[in-house]
Amino acid sequence: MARTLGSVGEKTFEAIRAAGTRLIWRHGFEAMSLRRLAAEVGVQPGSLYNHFETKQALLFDIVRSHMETLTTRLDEALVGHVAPRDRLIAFAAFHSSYHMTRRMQVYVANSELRSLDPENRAAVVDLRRAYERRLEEILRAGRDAGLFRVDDLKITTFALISMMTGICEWYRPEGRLSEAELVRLHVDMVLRAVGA
Amino acid sequence: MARTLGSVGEKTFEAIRAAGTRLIWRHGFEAMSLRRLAAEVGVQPGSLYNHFETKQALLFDIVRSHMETLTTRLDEALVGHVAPRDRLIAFAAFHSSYHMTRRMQVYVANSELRSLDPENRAAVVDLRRAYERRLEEILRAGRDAGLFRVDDLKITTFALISMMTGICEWYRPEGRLSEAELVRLHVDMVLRAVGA
Amino acid sequence: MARTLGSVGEKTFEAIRAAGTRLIWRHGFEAMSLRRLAAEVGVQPGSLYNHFETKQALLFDIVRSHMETLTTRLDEALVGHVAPRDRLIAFAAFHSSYHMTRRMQVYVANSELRSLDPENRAAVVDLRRAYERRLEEILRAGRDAGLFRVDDLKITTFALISMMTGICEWYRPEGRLSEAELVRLHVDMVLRAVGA
Amino acid sequence: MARTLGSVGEKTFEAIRAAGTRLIWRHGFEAMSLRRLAAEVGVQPGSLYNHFETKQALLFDIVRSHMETLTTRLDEALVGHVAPRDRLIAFAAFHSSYHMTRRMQVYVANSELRSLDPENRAAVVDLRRAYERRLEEILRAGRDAGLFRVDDLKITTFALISMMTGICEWYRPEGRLSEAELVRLHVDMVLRAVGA
DNA sequence: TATGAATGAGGGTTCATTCAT
DNA sequence: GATGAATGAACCCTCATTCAT
Repeated sequence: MARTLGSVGEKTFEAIRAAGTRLIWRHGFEAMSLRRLAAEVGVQPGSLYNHFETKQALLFDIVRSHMETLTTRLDEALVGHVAPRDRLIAFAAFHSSYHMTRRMQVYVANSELRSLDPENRAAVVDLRRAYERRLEEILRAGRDAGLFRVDDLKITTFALISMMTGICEWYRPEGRLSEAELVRLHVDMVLRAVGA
Repeated sequence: MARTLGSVGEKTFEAIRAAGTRLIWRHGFEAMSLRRLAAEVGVQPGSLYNHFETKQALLFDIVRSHMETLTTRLDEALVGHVAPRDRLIAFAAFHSSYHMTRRMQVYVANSELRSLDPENRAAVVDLRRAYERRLEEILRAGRDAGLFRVDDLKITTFALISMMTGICEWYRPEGRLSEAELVRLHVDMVLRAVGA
Repeated sequence: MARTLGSVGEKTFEAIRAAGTRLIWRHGFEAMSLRRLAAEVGVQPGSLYNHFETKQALLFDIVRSHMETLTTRLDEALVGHVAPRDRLIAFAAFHSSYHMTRRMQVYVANSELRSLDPENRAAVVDLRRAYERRLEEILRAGRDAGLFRVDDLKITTFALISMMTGICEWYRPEGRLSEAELVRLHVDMVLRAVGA
Repeated sequence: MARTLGSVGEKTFEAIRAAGTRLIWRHGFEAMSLRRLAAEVGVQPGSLYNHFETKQALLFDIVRSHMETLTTRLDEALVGHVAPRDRLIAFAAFHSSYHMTRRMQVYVANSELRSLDPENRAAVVDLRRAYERRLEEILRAGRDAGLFRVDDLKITTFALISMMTGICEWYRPEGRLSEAELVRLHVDMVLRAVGA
C-alpha cells in the first residue's frame, strides 16, 4: 500500500457527498449535473469516478448512509426509555430534531427513492421499514397497555412520521422559533394525536 | 391557457396534461423527456408546441390548475359548515380524501415547486398560502373559542397538512382500508391533535 | 404526411452512410468519432440521430446493405452461365472486380464483423455464408463433373475468396495495371488453383 | 525495448504483451482500453507505464517484434532449400503453418497497420516488404527457370500471401482438419496457382 | 395542426496519461 | 515497481426547442 488510507481521496469523497447532497436537495437527483458537482468540489468531472462508479451509486451511498445513521441515532436516543409514553416522547423529540438539523439528507432520502434503481430502492425501503417499525412497536406497546388511542397501527405510524418529517420542508435555522420550541410543539401534537 | 376551449386540439391538450402529470409523478419534472411525453400522447415531439409554449409552461399549467381546483373544491366542501369543529372535520375529510384520489397531481404540485420559474413559483406559493390560510383560520377560530388546543398556529397548520398529505406517498386504491375508513382515521387524528 | 418521401432527410442519410463508410475504412469503427462524421456531413452531432438510432445501427446498416448488394450483383453476374468453368470465371471476374471498385465497403464489411453486436453479426454472417455458398456450389459442380481439382470444398472456397478479397488492401485506381488486367490475372490464378 | 532483459519486471512486460495482443485481436487497438489491459494483467492502469511509454509504443512493440520473428523463422524454414519449387513449398508450408499457430499476432500485425504512427508504420511496412520479397524472389527464380507460370510478379505475390493469410480468419485449433492437412491443402493450391 | 429534420448545449461516462507517494 | 488520484479531452447520446413544409 503506497498510500495512507484515509488521506487525500477520502477527503475528496466526503466533499463529493456533501456537495452532492446539497445539489440533489436543491435541484433533484436527475437535475443535478455531475459537471456542476465536480465544479463545486473543485475537480474535473472525470475525477469523480475515482470515488464512485456511477451517479446512481453516489445517490445510493448518500441515501443508504443517511438511513443507517438515522436508525443508529434513533436507537441511541431510545436507550434508557422504557415506558411507552417515554419512548414515544424520545422518538418524537429525536425525529423532529434530527429532521431539522439534517433536512437536506432527509429530503433527499425521502424524495429520491424514485430515482434509485429497483435493487437499491429495495435496500433503502428495508431500512425505512426498520425505522418505522420502531415507532410502530412503541405505538403497539402503548395501545396494548391502554395508554394510547391508536385506531390503526400502520396508518398512525405513517401519519405521525409524515407530520414530523414535514418540518424539513419549511424549517429555517434563523426562523421565528428555536429548535427546542419546535421539538416541544411537535412532541405535544404527537402525544395528543394518540391521546397520551 | 393557450388554447380555446372546445377546439379540436383540446382533447390532445388534455391528453398531454394527463400524460405529463403521470410522467412527472413517476420521474420528476427534469427527468421527464418531452420525447417520451410525445410518444405517450401519440404525436411527434415538435407537435407538443402547438399546445404549450415551453416545458416550463406545461408544468406551471398543471400545478396552477391543480391548486385552483383544490382551493375551489375545498371551499365547496366547507360550505354550510360554521362551527370550528365542523369546519375542521370538513377540511380534514376533504383534504385527506382529495389527496387519495389525486395523488399524482398532489405529488407533482408539492414536489416540483422547485422546478418552477421564480415567477411561476411565486404564483403557486400564493395559491398554497391561500389554501393553508383556510386551515389556519379554522384553527384560530377554534382556539379563540376555547375549543382547540393550538400552541402555535403556523406550526400546527403545517403539521396537520403534512400529516394528511403524507397519504399520497403510500396510498394504493387496492389497499387494505377503504377510502372512507382512511378518511375517518385521519379526521380523528387531526381532531385529537388539537384536543378537539 | 407533411414531407415528401425521399427528400431532404434521405439525402442526408446517404451522405452519412458514404462518409461513415469512408471514415470506418480509414480509422476503424471504434476509432470513428460521430463528431467527425457529423462534421464531414455538415451537421451537428446530435442531428445524426434523426437518421440512425445508434452508432452500432449505422454500422449494421452499412455492412448489411453492402452484403445484400454484393449477393444480388453476384447473382446477376452469374445469370446465363451454366458450365462450371464459365460460372467460376464469372464468379472470379465479378468478385475481383467488385472488390476493386468498392474496396471501402468491402474492407468495412470484412474487418468490422467484430464490432457488430452478436445479433447483428449473426445476420451478417448468414449473408456471408450465402455468398460463399455460391462459390462452393460452383466448385462442387466442377469437381463432380471431373473438371476441377478440389481437395476440400470449404478450404478451397475460403482460399479463393481470400486470394481475391486481398485485392482491396492494396488496389489503387491509379495503379500500374488496369482493372481489366487485374481481373484477368486473378481469374487465371483461380482457374489454375483448381486445375481448370 | 525500454526494459532490460531478465529484470524483475520482464515477466510483467511479457504478460502485458500477451494480454495486449489478445485484446487488440478481439477489440481492435483503439477499442482496447488500458484499464482493461491493466485489469487482465492484474495491475493498476498507472503501473503499465513502468513497462511502456505510450499505448502506441506498445502496439509498435507487438507488431514489430512479430514481424521480426516472422521473417527470422521464415529464413530458418528456407535454409537448405535451393530449387525454386522446394523453396516455394517451404515458404507456403511455413506461412500457412505460422498463420495458424499465431493467428492473433498475425491479425494484429495485418489489421492495425493503420493505427501505427506514420514513422512506426513505415518501419513495419519495410519489414513486411522484406518478407514479401522473399516470396517474390522465389517466384521470379521459378518463372525465369521456366518452372512457374507467373503473369505478374507483384500481383501473384500478393495473391498467394492473401490466400494463405486468410487462414487466420477462420482457423480454429479444434476444427475438422489437422494443421498438417491444412498446410498440405494450401501448399497444393499455391503450387497449382503458379502451375508448378 | 402535425411532421421530420435540424440546432446547440449539455448529459453521464471513459479515455490515455501523469505523478506524488 | 506499484499505487491511487488527478487531468483534460473526448466519447456516444439525449435534451428542449425551432421551423420549413
